[in-house]
Amino acid sequence: MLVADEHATTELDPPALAAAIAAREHEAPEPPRWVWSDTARWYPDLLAAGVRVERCHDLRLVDQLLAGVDGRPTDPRLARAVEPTRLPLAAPQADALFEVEPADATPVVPADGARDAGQREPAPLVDVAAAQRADLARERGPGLPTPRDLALLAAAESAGALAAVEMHHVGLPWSAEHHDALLTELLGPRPASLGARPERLQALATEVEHRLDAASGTVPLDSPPELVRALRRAGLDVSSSRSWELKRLDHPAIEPLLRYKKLSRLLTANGWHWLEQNVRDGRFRPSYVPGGVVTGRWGSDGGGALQLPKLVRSAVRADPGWVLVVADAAQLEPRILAALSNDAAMARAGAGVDLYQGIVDSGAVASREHAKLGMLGAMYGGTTGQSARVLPRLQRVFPQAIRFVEDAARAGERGERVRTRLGRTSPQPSEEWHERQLVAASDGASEAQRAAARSEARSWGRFTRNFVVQGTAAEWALSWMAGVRRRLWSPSGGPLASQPHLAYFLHDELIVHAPRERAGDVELALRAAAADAGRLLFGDSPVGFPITVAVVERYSDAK
DNA sequence: ATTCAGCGCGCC
DNA sequence: AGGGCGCGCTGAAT
Repeated sequence: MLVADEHATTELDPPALAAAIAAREHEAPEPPRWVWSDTARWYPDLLAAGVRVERCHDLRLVDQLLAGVDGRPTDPRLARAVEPTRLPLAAPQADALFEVEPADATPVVPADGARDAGQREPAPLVDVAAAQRADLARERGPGLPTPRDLALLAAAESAGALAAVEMHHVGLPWSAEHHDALLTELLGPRPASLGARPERLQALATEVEHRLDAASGTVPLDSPPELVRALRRAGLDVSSSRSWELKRLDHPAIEPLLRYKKLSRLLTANGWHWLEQNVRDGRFRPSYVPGGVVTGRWGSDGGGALQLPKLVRSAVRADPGWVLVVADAAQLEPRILAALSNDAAMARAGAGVDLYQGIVDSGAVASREHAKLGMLGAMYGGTTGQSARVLPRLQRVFPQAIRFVEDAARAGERGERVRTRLGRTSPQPSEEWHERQLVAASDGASEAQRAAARSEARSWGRFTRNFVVQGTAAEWALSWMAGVRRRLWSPSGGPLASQPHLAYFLHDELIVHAPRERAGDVELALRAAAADAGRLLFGDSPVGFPITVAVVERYSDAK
């Protein structure tokens, strides 16, 4: 293992680090768990050097996690701003979940060529690692996360970080040629001059102007506030230019306007410019940010990896002789809710592959659409429309599940924190939030203050309501992905890109890029890992987590 | 000239 | 007015 702190003069260049890690990566019975400050900082160079790491412990991600659990600030020693340029720490730990005290507790094991560095005073990050180990092992008491669950979450989070770097490294196969053809078909040829409208878009703009009896070039289609004013001048009663609001209007200009907005969106978000910026050598390399969202979901950083419109997915094409194995967890969030709440009736409704259809068959609601709307409303805190109308029926049939989300909402409204299955903890509402709640509850509060505070409390309640479900779904997805990743990799299979590998992740969906003859293995791996994830989170709960799997050449051909 | 909030919409 | 995001654009603020 290798240590260099800010005083050390020995610098491990990426090749030396890669060699040191590669030498120990295939140890039996289990490969080491490398401990380092930041997977995103160190792993790309290793992959570039051809070294694939099986397991790691990401100090920054776990610190972020534990800080949330214990309501303390994150460790400043792990702030990105102070990231040393030299290797901070890479300690192999043999214990699977990082909570077992190793025989040799000192995490300093000099590797060849790094003895000088290793024998120095331990770097601060070694202390961070030791503190984290103790933190993970701490019994927090009833109702609080257990060492087992937090260790599992730390491992899943870290595995996700590895997968994220690997997916960026390998990339999603993307045909720029087909993307361009798609754009040309929908928008017209790419304009020669920057900023000019493609001809199909211009034709729609002209049509809108014509139908509004406006002069050419006078309707500002790309500026929402001005567009609203223009529409109002034309006698249309609109308060915004949102599509769903425009859809309600009966006016000949609306149809081309909506088509314009749709295509304009395609052009600006995923048009030629995006293609040039984000697709190289037949690959789109998603930039994921593990732990980037409070709920534990991943975020993305440039490229919009988590917002790929369905419209452009036909450009995602497997290499010749290869396929995309596209897997999707079926109705993940309601299933998560059923398992979290131990709702036996909902578990029965989910016995088949389609939980929403199961709800219909239970007699709770009349249609699959109602079941879906109602469940989404229950998990998001919807209070109006169709979803609110269906809710009472769901409540009668699935009282335990509905009570679970209601409890989470009430806790949030009181300013309490809530937790996911593995212990990720929601943030505390701001000081100001608490302050306004207190003021509103006092005698001198105005009616307006009370109403505002009530609304704010409800809003936070909707957040905590959703947090438990979305956050636990994220945990399931991480566990799933980690299991798939572990099953796919073979040390004898050559470089990552030459064997079946994860290529894309989207909250409850995975794409594996694989040689066609391996598609069967991959499907088995995906299904086995999904079953494992359910057991890891919920033990012997009757709730299943079926996935749909499609073996396709184009992403758009899945489901 | 640059930064920022709000809008609108893409994904789950 | 239902939760979580990212991103490009606009127009106002700096």
